[in-house]
Amino acid sequence: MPQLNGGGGDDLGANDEMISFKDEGEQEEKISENVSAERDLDDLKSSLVNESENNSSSSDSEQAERRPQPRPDLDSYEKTRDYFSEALRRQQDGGFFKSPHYPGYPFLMIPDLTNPYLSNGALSPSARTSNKVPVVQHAHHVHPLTPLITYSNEHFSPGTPPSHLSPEILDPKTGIPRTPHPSELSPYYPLSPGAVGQIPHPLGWLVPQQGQHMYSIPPGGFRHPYPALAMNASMSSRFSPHMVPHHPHGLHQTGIPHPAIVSPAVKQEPNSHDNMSPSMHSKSPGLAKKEEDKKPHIKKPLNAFMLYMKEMRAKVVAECTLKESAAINQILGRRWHSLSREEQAKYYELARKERQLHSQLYPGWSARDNYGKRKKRKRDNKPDSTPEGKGLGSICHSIGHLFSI
DNA sequence: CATCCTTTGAAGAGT
DNA sequence: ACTCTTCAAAGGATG
Repeated sequence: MPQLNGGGGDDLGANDEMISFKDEGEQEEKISENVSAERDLDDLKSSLVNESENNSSSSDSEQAERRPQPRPDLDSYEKTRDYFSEALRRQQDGGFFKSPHYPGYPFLMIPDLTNPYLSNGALSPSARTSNKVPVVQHAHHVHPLTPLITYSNEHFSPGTPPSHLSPEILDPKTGIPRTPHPSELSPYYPLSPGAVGQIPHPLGWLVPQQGQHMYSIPPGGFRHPYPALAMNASMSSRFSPHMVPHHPHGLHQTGIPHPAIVSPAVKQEPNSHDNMSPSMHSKSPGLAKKEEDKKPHIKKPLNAFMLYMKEMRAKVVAECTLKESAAINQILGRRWHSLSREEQAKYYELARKERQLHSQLYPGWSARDNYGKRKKRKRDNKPDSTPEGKGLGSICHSIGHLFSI
């Protein structure tokens, strides 16, 4: 069941969030920073090489550090780097996680004044309805158009130990030790009804002054109206009117269309009038089908790893001078595992925001809507695809020469 | 030109 | 309840 009613229980929370890949070696910390790119990449390289023999990534606990400093020649990367990346970086620099009150769960929620979308919290008290959260209001760095979501700190209180601190489990696929995620995360996002209209997109696309978008925007932008913001009944009933700006053209309140919307001009035929939420279609088959074709393609919200990839890809590409996404993704996958819990937490958090916002924007949307939209790719289990062809071996080979170690 | 590759995670579908 | 499948991004490779 699609999340929608955050109200109920487990809204968008990923029950699987916060995976702990690095058991005990966690604290090896990054502050020491600059575990240089070479080190990092070297680790990656070696792990890639070793992967086939042992997935248990024990070595992962070693490298913990991700980011080498940006190289001067990364201007192109800098250029394309979106606001999201910047925000994340600032979080780190700003010590967002530096002093976790809650050791096991240093988690997010601690607003950072420098973070454009974690700060500025300020939902009016009235907007905060039942949902707890002492929201910190930050006067500065508050973009007028990006007020904040309220989060609950409750769950991060020392009184509620994160479940992921429990014994780890092995990922069946990778053999990498994992720890269950706190399922109680979900309720953290009690968006008060009135707050919905104020939801800032957690990511860059929403920040006009940056001119960067989290998602690639089709040429011509998202001019097409999309269902959710066209104010369907469910929204208007849930949101207080004054909080819900009307955007006749389907733009976000900032005037920036949500990136999840793919303009029909791009993916599907253009449409002229309103769209109902997918679940509202109950017309004759033929008609429904046509309507379906007309509907703009609403993409799935990005998950934590996708967000991470989006941010880091350019970096990896720059470092590796490698462009092949498959290879890049492998590297990123390894890096992802090498991230500390705190670092991953940031992305899980962003992903959750993303999902939440997505569900607010497209109340009727379901992942099912996109099923079959792509060509079925049937790669039967990849297990045997290792040695030959484009297996890990070739990947390693392809990136091997890039790491001069 | 369309699809594959490759990754993780979320969610729907199927058993 | 559990497992399997699909789709999110991305860009070179491939048929």
